[in-house]
Amino acid sequence: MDRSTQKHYFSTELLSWYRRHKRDLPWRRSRNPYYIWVSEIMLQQTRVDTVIPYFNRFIDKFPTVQALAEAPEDEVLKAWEGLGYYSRARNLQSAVREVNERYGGVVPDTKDDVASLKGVGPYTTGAILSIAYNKPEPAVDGNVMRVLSRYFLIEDDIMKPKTRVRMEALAQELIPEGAAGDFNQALMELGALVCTPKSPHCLTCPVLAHCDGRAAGMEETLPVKSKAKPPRPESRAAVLIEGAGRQAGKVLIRQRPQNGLLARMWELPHTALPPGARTGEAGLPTAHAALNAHLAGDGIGLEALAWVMEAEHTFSHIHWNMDVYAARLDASPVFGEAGPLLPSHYRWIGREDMAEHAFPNVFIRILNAYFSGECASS
DNA sequence: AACTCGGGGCG
DNA sequence: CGCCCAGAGTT
Repeated sequence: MDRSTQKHYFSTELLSWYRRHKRDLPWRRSRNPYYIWVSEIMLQQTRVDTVIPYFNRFIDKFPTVQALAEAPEDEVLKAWEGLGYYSRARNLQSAVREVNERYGGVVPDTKDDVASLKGVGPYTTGAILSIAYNKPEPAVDGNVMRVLSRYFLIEDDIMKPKTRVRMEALAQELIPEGAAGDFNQALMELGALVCTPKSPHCLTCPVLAHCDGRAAGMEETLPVKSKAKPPRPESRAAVLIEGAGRQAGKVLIRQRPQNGLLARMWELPHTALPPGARTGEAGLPTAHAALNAHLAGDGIGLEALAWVMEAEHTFSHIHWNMDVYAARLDASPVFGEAGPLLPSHYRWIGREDMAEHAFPNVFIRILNAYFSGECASS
């Protein structure tokens, strides 16, 4: 079959299918560019079902560009808690503030202006322009590359940037006149519901008839994707520092630095252990030494440790294997009237104070276990 | 081009 | 438990 006929068939059938089968999603109930923008940032590397409750809460809390621009950063980060890739939240608010000042709160509608916004790359630029403004720009994510690589039997490695550029050219050609928003969403909807990564549902696919990948029996092996490096393992020791006196029942947490891993999130104090260090009770002396060395710079020393639990956490590039201990402060800190004088990024909290601090999931798990008494401690 | 940045769902 | 992600920024 002629390639241009194959393309035209794909565009018209897919668009028609989408208009009959599209899901009712919160950000599809209007064409509010701010809603589209927020949803697209949340959807980066994140599933629809995960995003929905976050999106609803976020829009409820920050209903407009102006509201988000004027919100305290802490509240934005707390609203993002558990979603991951927290720089998305910081970049979003930074870009929203720019839109509020430079464009009077109106999300811009030109490629250069949208693409220059922090946290908005090639995919999100195309998504905003097409979905919010119906401009004929491609929005190519991993989902779209999977669909196109199968239908057109493209064997380029989708991990290579060059492949995304080729896919963008193809995706733009395919956009039907005046239907950019619906077509781009149709492409992603097909990838999410039918042309799935594993065991695609070809028998219900609206474009099965001219799918080259399926015809070649390659629907399971496409797209070609080079393997990512496995995450490097890290042994770490974390400590629940238990308050005494007026801090009784509370534990000590601290806020992470402005940049880097889990930027500005709150956490239990923890530090890396030598590779291959012993774990659990057996690792207690090593952990005690490592934690005291790590905390000495902040004027904190620990009395004897008690082992509490293990906790694991996997990032894309690091795997934390964490031993959690409990301890009390020794007498080394300088005592002020309110107790030990601690650096300003430390804070004593009880269970009820967790609501005011944004934690990575691994620390939420530990703190919940601790405060609910599910784990033994001193 | 390689590395940095979370977390959950699924077969 | 390995693999999959509705990517973008930095170096």
